[in-house]
Amino acid sequence: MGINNLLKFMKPYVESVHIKKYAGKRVGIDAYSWLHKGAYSCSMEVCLDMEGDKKNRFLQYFMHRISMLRHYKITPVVVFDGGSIPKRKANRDLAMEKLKEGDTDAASELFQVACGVGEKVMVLAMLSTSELIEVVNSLEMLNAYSYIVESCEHNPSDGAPTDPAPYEADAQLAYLTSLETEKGGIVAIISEDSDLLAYNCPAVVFKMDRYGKGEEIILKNAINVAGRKPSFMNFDRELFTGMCILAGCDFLPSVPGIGIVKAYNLVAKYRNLDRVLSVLKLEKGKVVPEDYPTAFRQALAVFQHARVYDAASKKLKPLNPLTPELLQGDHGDLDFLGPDLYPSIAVAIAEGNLDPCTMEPFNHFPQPGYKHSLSFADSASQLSTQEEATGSMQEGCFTVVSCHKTVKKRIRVADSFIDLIGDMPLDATKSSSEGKQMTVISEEVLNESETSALKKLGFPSRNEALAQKEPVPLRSTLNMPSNNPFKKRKRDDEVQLNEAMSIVEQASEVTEVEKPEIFSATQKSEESIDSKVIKPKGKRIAEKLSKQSNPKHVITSKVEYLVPNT
DNA sequence: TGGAGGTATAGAT
DNA sequence: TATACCTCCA
Repeated sequence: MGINNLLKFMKPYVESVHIKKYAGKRVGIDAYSWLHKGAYSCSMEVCLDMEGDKKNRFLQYFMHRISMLRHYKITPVVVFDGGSIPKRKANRDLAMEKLKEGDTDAASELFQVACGVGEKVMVLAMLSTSELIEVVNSLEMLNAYSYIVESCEHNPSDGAPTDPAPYEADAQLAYLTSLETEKGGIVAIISEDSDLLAYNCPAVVFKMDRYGKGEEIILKNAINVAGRKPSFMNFDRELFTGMCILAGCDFLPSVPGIGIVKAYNLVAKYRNLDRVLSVLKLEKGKVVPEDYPTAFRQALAVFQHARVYDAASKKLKPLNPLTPELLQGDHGDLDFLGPDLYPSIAVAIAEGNLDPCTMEPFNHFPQPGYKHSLSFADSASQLSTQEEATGSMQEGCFTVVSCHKTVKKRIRVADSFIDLIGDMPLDATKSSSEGKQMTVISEEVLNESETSALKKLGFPSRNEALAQKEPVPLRSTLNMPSNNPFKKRKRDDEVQLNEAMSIVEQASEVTEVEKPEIFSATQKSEESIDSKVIKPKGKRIAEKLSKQSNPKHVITSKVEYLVPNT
C-alpha cells in the first residue's frame, strides 16, 4: 500500500510529534488505516461475521483514538473508504478449509490475511453504512459532527455495489488540505498511507500511537529546501509525485529494477518527467512495458486531478484544475480520474437521508427486524421534506463514509462507543434484554464441521451460547483496558482520575494536561450532571435517532439509476 | 558495491 | 505492518 519504501527514504524529513500540536485545528483521518490496525485482534470474528463483543474490538480501537483527539481539542475529519474483495474471499475460503482440517493456527493466520494486509476490505467486512453512520452519530456526543458519505460504484445491470476506486478517500483528504478551515479544510492528516505525500498533502502524521505520538512529514520542509539528503532542491510537487509513481504506487507497479532510490536519481538528474520516461525506455528497453508512459501519465493525473467532492458547490471537481493536455488526451475520457457522478442523484444524496448503496432512506438507524419499505423513487421524493424537518447542518467535522453492502448482523456500535466514552448508566430494560451479548457463531455462516472446528477455539455454538445460564454482559467485555486514559467511570473517583491522567502524562510526555471534558463531567454527582450527558443509554439513542442529523454531504460514484428530475 | 526484491521475524493489536 | 537480512545483478 502506498509508495514503495517512500517513508524509509524520507526518514531525514520525519519528525517526532505529538498530536496536541494540532489543538484547536481540524485534522483529517484516514479511517481505513485505523480500522485495519484495530482489526488484527479480531480478524476471525470479523471474517466469520460472528456475533459478540470481540468483533467490536476494532471499533474500540477506532473510537479510543477519536476520543483522544477530542481530548486534545482536535476536530477529527474522518474519511472512510472501502475496496478490494476477491483476495479476501480467497483467503477466507482457505482459512475455512484449515478450520475444517482442525488446523486452527493456520486458520487464524489466514483470517488475519483475509482481514486485508494491503487490501482495502475493512468497511465491507465490518460495518454496514448505517453502522458507520451510527458511529458517526455516536461521535456527535462529544461534539457537533456532520459527515460525508462516499459511495461505491454500482453495477448498472443489477444495481449491486461494486468496488470503489481505490483512491477516493486519499484524494478527498488531499482536497480538504487545500481548503481553508472555515470552508471545511484540514491542516494535517493522520494516516499510515504514504500515498498522501504523492498527493502533495502538506502535513501527514504517520504511526500515531494510542497516546498521540507520531511521526510527521511536512512536505514544504522537503521540497525545494536545501540542507538535507536526499535533497529535493529544484524539485516541484509534480516531480515529487512523479518520483513516487516511478518507485511504484497503488496504481502502477514500478519498472523492474527501479525502486525509490533510482526513481529519485532519475528525477533529480533530468528534472523533467517526459525526459525521465524516455531515458527509462532507453536504459531498460523491453523491461519497460509498452504502455508504461501512458499509465504513468494517468497515474500522475490521478494524484493531481482525481475527482473529489466539493461541499460548497455540491459537485465533483478535480483535485486541481484539469489541464488542456488532459482534456484533449484520451479523447477526453477521464474515467481514470475517478468515478463520475450522476448529477441529479448526486444532489439528492449529497443532501443526506439517502443511502447511496441501497438507495433507501437514511434518516434513521434500522432497528433489528426493520425492513425498508420505501422504493428509491419514494425516498428521493421525500428528500426535500426531510431537509426541512432536520434543519441546517451542524458545524463540526466531516466524516466520509464509504458503503459497499450491508452486513446482515448489526454491531452494537452505539453501545460500544458509549462504553468507551460515555459515563451513562445502562438502561435497565435494555441491559436485561438486549444488553447481554455472547459470542455466538452464526449458523448461517458455518456448517457442522466448521462449527465443530471453531469449538476447539473456544467459541460456543449458537445453541450452546443461548443455553448458557449466565451470558456475558455486553459491558463487561467492552471495557477499555485498565490503563486507558480515556476510560470513563460511573462514580466520582479522584484517585482513579489522577491515575489515569498521570498515565497520559507519562505516556505522552505531556507536562501540562488539561482535564478532558468527559472527565470533568464525572467529577459531578450524577444528579447534577447535565441530563444531556447522563440520560439512560436507550433514551439517548432514541433521541439521537429522532434527531438523526443528516449526512452533510454524500459522495456517490457513477450510479446508473433512473432518477426523478430535480 | 549499492540497490532491488524476496523472505523471515518482530512488534502491535 | 515494517524491519532486518539475504541473494542476485548491473
